[in-house]
Amino acid sequence: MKKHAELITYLKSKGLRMTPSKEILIQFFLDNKSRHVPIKELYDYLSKHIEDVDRTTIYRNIEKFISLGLIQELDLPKVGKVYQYVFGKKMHHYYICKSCGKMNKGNAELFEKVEKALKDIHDFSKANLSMLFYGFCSKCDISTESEASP
Amino acid sequence: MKKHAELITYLKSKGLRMTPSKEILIQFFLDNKSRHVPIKELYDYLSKHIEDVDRTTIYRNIEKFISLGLIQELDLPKVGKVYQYVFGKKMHHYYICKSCGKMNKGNAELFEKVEKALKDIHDFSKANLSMLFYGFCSKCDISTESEASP
DNA sequence: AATGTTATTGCATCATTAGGCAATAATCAC
DNA sequence: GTGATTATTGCCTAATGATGCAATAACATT
Repeated sequence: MKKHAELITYLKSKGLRMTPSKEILIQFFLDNKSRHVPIKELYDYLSKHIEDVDRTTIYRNIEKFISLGLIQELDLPKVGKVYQYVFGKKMHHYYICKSCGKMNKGNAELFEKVEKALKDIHDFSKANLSMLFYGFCSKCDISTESEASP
Repeated sequence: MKKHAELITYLKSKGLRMTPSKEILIQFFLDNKSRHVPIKELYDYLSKHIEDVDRTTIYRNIEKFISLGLIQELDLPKVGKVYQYVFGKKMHHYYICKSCGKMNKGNAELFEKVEKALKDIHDFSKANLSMLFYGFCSKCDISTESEASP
C-alpha cells in the first residue's frame, strides 16, 4: 500500500481532494498496472463500489489523472480509447497502425536519445513522457501497393 | 488540379468510390494544406455545397481518409480534434503538452534517424508517418514541483 | 471541533461519434 | 450503353463525451 500512499500525497500536493471515487479508481489502476483499460470497465468497476455514480465523474477524474501524468490515454483505431497507468514509469511508446490498428511496444534503448533530444531541443521535459506513434505497418503501408502515390 | 487528379486515382485504386461529398472534402483539404481544421468546419463547408448532408457522412469519410494516409488527426487537449492534410508530405511530428495543450512543431532533421529506426527495428515503414508526442512541457512538468513524485 | 474556502459531485442537458439497415449510386465487365 | 456488383449515403437509434449550475463534501486554518 506504499505506492498508494505516495500517490495520494502527490495528488493532494497538486490540489486534488481525495474522494471515494478517486480512491477507488486509483486503487484500480494500481492493481491493474500495465493493462489497457477501456472506460466502460472503469465505470462498471466504480459502479460496483458506489451506487449511482454519474458517468461524468469518471470522465472528469480520468481527465485530471491524465493531466497529472497518472495515466495515459491510447486511442486505438479499431478498439477505441483505453487508459493505462504510467505514473513513475519510464517513458512509454507504442506504434499504432492507423489502418489495421496493430500495436507494437517500442524499443526502449533506442528512444533514450530521443528523450534527451526532446528535453534539449524542445520544451518537453523528462519523466512520465509517453509517445504514441501513429503510422502504417508494413502490411498496410499505402505507398507499396500503388504507383499513384506522390 | 494535378494533385487532385493524382489523389483521385490513388483513392480509387484503394477501392474508394468518388462521390460528391468526397470530391468536395478532398478539394477542401487541398486548398487548406497545413491548416488544422476542426470537424465542425468540415461539416459546415460540406453543408454549403450539399444540402442536408448527414453528419455520419463526414465521420465515415474522415475515417477512410485517415486510414489511407490522406489526412491525420490531432487531438489537442484544450482544442479538440483537428484534421490536417498530410498526403505525400514528409514525416510530421508535434509535441503536445497533456496539461496545458501547448503544441510545438518538431525538429525535422533530428527525427530522420528516428524514421530510419522505425523502419529498421519495428514494423513501421516510411512515408506518411506522423508522430504525436504527448508529454509535458517544462511549465507543466509534474515532477518539478513536488517531492512526492517517485 | 467549528468554520471558510473551494474542489467535487450529481443532475440535467446537449454535442459528438458510432452502428445497423435499406435505398442509392459509383464503378466494372460485357 | 446495359446490367451486375458493392461502396456509400441517409435515416434512425444508441453510445460516448462535454458543460453549466447548485448542492455537497474535503481540507486547511483557526
